[in-house]
Amino acid sequence: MEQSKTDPRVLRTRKLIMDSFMELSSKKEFKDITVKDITAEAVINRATFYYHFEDIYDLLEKVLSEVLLVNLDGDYYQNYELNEEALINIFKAITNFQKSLSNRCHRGYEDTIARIIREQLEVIFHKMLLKQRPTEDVQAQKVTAVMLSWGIYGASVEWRRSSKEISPEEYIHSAIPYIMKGIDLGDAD
Amino acid sequence: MEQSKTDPRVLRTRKLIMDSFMELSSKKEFKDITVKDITAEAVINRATFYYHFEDIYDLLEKVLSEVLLVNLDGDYYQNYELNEEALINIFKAITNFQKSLSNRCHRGYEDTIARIIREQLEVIFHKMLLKQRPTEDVQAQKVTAVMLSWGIYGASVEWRRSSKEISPEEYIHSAIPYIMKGIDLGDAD
DNA sequence: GTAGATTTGTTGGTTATACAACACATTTAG
DNA sequence: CTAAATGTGTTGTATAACCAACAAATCTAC
Repeated sequence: MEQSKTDPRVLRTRKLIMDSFMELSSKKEFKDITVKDITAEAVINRATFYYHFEDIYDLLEKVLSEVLLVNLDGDYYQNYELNEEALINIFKAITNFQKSLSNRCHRGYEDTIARIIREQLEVIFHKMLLKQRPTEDVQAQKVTAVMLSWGIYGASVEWRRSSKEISPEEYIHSAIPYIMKGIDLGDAD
Repeated sequence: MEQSKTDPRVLRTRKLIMDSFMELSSKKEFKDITVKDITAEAVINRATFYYHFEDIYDLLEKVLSEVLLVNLDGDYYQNYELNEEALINIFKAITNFQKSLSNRCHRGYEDTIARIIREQLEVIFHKMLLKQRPTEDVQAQKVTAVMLSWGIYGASVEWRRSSKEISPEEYIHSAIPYIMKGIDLGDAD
């Protein structure tokens, strides 16, 4: 699963850059952060930044992906069944993630963030489905994963828009029967 | 004073190694720490260790020197007069330093540690004397610095051996008149 | 608008670190 | 005691990171 050995220099430098970016994100908005700021904070050469990232938007994507993965990874994501509990946990992770983002100001990049979340969800759902139903057509699983990722993400958006009087757990709970029924109709094994 | 620009890679790597060594020192005795342990903890290549340090004893020296300098530097060390207050502060710094060492087990290396402390003290005293009496013969100042470093260090040893019923300040205070008088006899300006 | 300053990507040459392999020394086990 | 295992210090080669310099784009001020 993990690429067995990456040069430790690469790991160190990436971590330095990402940590510095997150540090700066807690002080300024994304639009006010320059590559120079980041490399100065990290005390690395600016050329080294471009060795690892296309540009600052690429960095944003990778940082967000990683933070989201950390939010999810601790709970399941690998070797877990796509059941009610998993769906609730994933939904909670997303709402938590978005809450942590609202502190760091990324105004104007909601679309990017939304796309990243959906892409990550899609990967996770697809892996879980693969494990759960190894026999099924892969294309069907991909489409299912896409729809689940959009659906779960959309639900999190609506929950944020709502009065938030009900907890994320309760919110998603009411929808789960429909999701599971849909999943179960496929070919429960 | 400071070498204006050192390669940031060097600074990072040295810090990694030194921090890892201090971390390990809080868990094991010095004699049980190998170069491999350190480089594994720091996640650097073992060859890189030897690029920066002769061997593990060289590392010990440099770490101790740096820790001691940090203990001292905050207070004076530069641009300060070698007066009663300075002597008391230096003495306190040494006793503090040795107290912090007794937690990390360096049994069997007391001689090395003692030498390092005396060497650092000698440098500091010499600098202070140079600033205080720019006209005086350099050789005389060097000898004075040597004697002061041995004297102050010896006093700290005796204080540790004592019942420690009196504070470091009090202990050194009683000796200061003799030290200062000796200094003053030279050529007070 | 324009000029100056800052930021962005990119490049070529240099240096530090990674890595694997080695001979040798020291420790550990039987 | 011997043999295996572990640690030490060194070397050659590959690569990541540094640095300075550059043209082009973008931002600022006037």
